[in-house]
Amino acid sequence: MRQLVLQVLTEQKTAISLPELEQKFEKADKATLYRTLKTFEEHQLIHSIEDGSGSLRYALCEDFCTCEPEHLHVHFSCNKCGKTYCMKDLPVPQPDLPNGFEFSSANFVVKGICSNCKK
Amino acid sequence: MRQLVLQVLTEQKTAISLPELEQKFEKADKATLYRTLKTFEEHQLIHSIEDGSGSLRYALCEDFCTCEPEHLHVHFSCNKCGKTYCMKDLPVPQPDLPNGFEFSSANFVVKGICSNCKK
DNA sequence: AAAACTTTTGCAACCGAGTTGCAAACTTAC
DNA sequence: GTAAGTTTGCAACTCGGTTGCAAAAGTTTT
Ligand SMILES: [Mn+2]
Ligand SMILES: [Mn+2]
Ligand SMILES: [Zn+2]
Ligand SMILES: [Zn+2]
Repeated sequence: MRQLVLQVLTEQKTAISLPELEQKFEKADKATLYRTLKTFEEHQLIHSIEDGSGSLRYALCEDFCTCEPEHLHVHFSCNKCGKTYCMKDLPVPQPDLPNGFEFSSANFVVKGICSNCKK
Repeated sequence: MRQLVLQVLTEQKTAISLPELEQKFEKADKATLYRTLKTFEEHQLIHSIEDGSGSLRYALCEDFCTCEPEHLHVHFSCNKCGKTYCMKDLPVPQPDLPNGFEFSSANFVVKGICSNCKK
C-alpha cells in the first residue's frame, strides 16, 4: 500500500488531499491511506499544507528537506481549479516577531488564479 | 444576538472560533452564531484566519481595513495555549510569483510559542 | 391596533474530514 | 511449522461546518 501511495505522490504535480487520494484507488481504505500519510509525514518524506480548503494537502519533500523553518516554501492555492502548488523556489520569509514570541514553523499560502486557469 | 457577538469580539485579545464562541453563551444556537459570523465577515467587520487548528478563527478588522491584499497581516498561532494572535504590525509580504500566477489573497500563519506561554 | 411583510432565530438533520479500536490478514523471525 | 510483530479493513465515532424549515420577533403599512 505504501509503495502504491508513494507512486501516486511522485506522479502528482500538485499537493493531494486524503479524500483525493482515496478516489485514486477505489479499493483502499480511508484509514489505511490516512495512516500511510501520517507515517510518511513523520518520516519527513512528505509535508502537509493547510490551504484552507477544509482538507489538508500533502506533497513530497525534496531530498535535502529537513522540514525545518529555513526550508519552508510558499504554497499557492488556486481559487478556480482548487489545486495547491508547491512554490519550491519561494522560501517563507521569517517576520520580525514581537518580543517573547518564538518562531517554530509557518504556513504561508497565497491564493489566486494559477497559470493554468489564467488563460 | 449580533450585538452580543460583537461585544464578545471586541473583548477578545485573540481570534475566536465558532465553537469557542458557542461556549461563551451557553444558550445560543450554533447556527445563529455561525450566520452572525458569516454576516460580519461579508460586511468586512471581521476577518477569518485559517490557523490549521481545524477550526476557523475570527477577529475584528481595524477601522481602515478593507480586507485587501495590502492590508493583510501575519497571524501567530501558539502551539501551547492554542491562541491565535493578529500581528497587526506585520504586513503579509507579497512574494514574486512565477509567470501566470495571479495573487488575490494570502494566509500567513506563524506557529511557535507566544510571549505569554514563554515565561 | 391589526394585518401584512421581512428578518432573525432555534432546531434538527446532514455532510465531510479526520481519527480510533479491534480483529483479520499478512510478514518475518525462529 | 509456530510465534511475534506489522499492516490492513471495517465500523464507529468526533467535530466543525452547513442547510431547510418553521416559529418567533421585529417592521411597515393600512
Ligand atoms: Mn510544498
Ligand atoms: Mn488578524
Ligand atoms: Zn487553477
Ligand atoms: Zn501561548
